[in-house]
Amino acid sequence: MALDERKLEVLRAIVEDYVATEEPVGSRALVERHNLNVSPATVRNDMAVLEEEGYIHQPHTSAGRVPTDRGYRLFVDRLSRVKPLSPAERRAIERFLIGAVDLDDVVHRTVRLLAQLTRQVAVVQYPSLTRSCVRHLELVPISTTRIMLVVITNTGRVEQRLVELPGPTASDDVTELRRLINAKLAGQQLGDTPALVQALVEEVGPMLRPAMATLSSVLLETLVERHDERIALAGTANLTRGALDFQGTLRSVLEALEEEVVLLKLIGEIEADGRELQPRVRIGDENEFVDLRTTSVVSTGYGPGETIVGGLGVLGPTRMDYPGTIATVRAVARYVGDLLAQN
Amino acid sequence: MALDERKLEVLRAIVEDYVATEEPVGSRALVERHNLNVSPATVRNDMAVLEEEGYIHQPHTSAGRVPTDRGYRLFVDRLSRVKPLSPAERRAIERFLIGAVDLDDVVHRTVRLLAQLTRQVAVVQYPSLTRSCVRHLELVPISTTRIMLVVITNTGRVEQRLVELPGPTASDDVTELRRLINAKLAGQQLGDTPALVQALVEEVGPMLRPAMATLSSVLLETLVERHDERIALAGTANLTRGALDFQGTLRSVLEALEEEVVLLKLIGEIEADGRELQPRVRIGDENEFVDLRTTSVVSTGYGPGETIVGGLGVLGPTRMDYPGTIATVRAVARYVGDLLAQN
DNA sequence: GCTGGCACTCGACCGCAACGAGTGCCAGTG
DNA sequence: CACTGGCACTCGTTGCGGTCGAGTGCCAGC
Repeated sequence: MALDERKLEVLRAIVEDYVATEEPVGSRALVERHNLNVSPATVRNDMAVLEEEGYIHQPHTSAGRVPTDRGYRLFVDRLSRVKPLSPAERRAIERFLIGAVDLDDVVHRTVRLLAQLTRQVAVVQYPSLTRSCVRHLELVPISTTRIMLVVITNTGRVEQRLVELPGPTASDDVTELRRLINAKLAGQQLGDTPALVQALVEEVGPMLRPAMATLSSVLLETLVERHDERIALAGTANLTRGALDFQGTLRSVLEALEEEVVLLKLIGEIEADGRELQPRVRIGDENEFVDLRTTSVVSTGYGPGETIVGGLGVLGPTRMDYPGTIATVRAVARYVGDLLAQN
Repeated sequence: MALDERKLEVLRAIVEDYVATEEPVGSRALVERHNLNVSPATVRNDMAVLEEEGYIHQPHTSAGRVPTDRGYRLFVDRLSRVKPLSPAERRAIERFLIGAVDLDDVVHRTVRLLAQLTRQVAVVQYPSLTRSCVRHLELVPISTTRIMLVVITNTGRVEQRLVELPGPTASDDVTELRRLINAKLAGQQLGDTPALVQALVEEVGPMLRPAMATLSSVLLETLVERHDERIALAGTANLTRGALDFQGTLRSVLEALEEEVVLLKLIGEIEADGRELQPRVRIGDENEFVDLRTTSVVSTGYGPGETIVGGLGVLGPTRMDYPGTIATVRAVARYVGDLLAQN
């Protein structure tokens, strides 16, 4: 059955009122607060249809209606108007991010900013190594058999590994290795080029083969395989707002949030086909983790210019202000991207 | 008024029962569960005295007694027996820490282990830079006016900073700077030697003065002033256990836990006079942060051998198993210290 | 100094009735 | 045919009174 214009309008009104009041909304209150130009009885009929179709639900016989996950989904996809950010919010974003000194600082400020603006739990993934480009690669001899491998990416991330070489290596040889690796890898995006890394061994004379083989495998392990993804989290206190804090729900959500793997899946699963301008919304049981089936996640990718190097987003109760949250997440992602691009 | 032996015994019994049951404990239940060899009436008299002295408290007229912060304090100081770790716990600690590959890994494993064993919120401070010794210091030229400063400490912590030099600097000069800095600082504990860092400028010819001055100030800023302390946190889900989760207490605790400064103060305030073998316990309002006045903190320092390079501990409701928690915190700190010493 | 007994307090629990928000249904109307 | 007003009904919420029982303080007696 096709939902006519007014039924959609009723659904929109229900979602908006429920998000605002946190209480099931009845037919009378609805016509009072919105100018629907029909009587409560008519609205009730529409509600009955909406309920039959699974968009709303009543907790018990004589209560108002509450949107279902499916109702929120319809609302997000077809009914929500874009809500422009207030000038105050724009200013807050700029002011917050303008003083950042290094990448750690940027990420921390961003995650706190997101938590504060949306009043929800915010998650920011550090720029993924596999999606960043190598700006410079350095080998630092520590002793004759140990060197430190330092990778600096175009996103400002610096990663280091202590490498145990198979045998003593002269400092001239280290210089040569460095030159070769830089020549091949500088400017490359590591995630796309495991072959390049493996081919490094071919570039080198027999004397340096074992050393280069070790380096190459370390590079592969730490940079190409997404081994060392990092995550920043803020605003967990916001979980105590709203109805999430009953009967152990809060507990299981907190537990889920401590699993980095879970967070990465939530935020970092960016479409392989490149940039997505619109944040992705996962509502309630659309989430793959059962512990988070009472929550919604709004996430998007960010990165300098057109590329995407990481994800960020927020998590909150399904009863959330989707238009506002989506607008905020998108705006913050853009600002962070610009910031990285300036670097 | 001096508390005689039996009154102390009554207090101990009250604390133990209350911790176990989470419910106010009455006189009859007390004599039943502990063999005090006196009647409930006698215990009641003792309770009256204990209450007058401020060690226990009754929530309402006809309820049992609950220990006050002061009561817990007396219990911890004079009444609690050392509770040896179970073999299972020892094994858990060893198994958990044995596979750690680098410092990040050690810290993460430790904090999760602590949270799991104590079933509370665990906090681990990364080895403080100011308390660690410099093992090696490296300068990596990025461009003619930018170099990267990399510091490797004896605790395995690696810290890097991008330094903008006042003018172009030749690579030979960088080598010379590196040699000088290493000669002066290797093996030194940075926190103790701000003078050494400042004196670096004196060691160098007029041509290199400006560059060295920049480096020296960066070193001072990032390493000596405890600017970049890091913290790992785990087990926040454990806060939902117990009575902490009512009426916004949980909220304010979560908020406090997001402030790194607060955590550092809690865990990192180690006595300047060196190692403290016994964990420190802060009970309820002994805490300096009002948001945490309903919680207790058990913390201690850790480090390789005799020195202390950082702090770790747990935070939970004042109603906590102090003997067990103290034993666990101490044991974990020792294991981690040993682990760092092996490095 | 300890004990048993006793009166007392007060929160927890239970059942009951009144209330009211909200619904579904139906007959009536433009 | 779609909308409306009216009405009976459902059911969770609130408030009240009464009972129960855990726990106490006090006191006389051993």
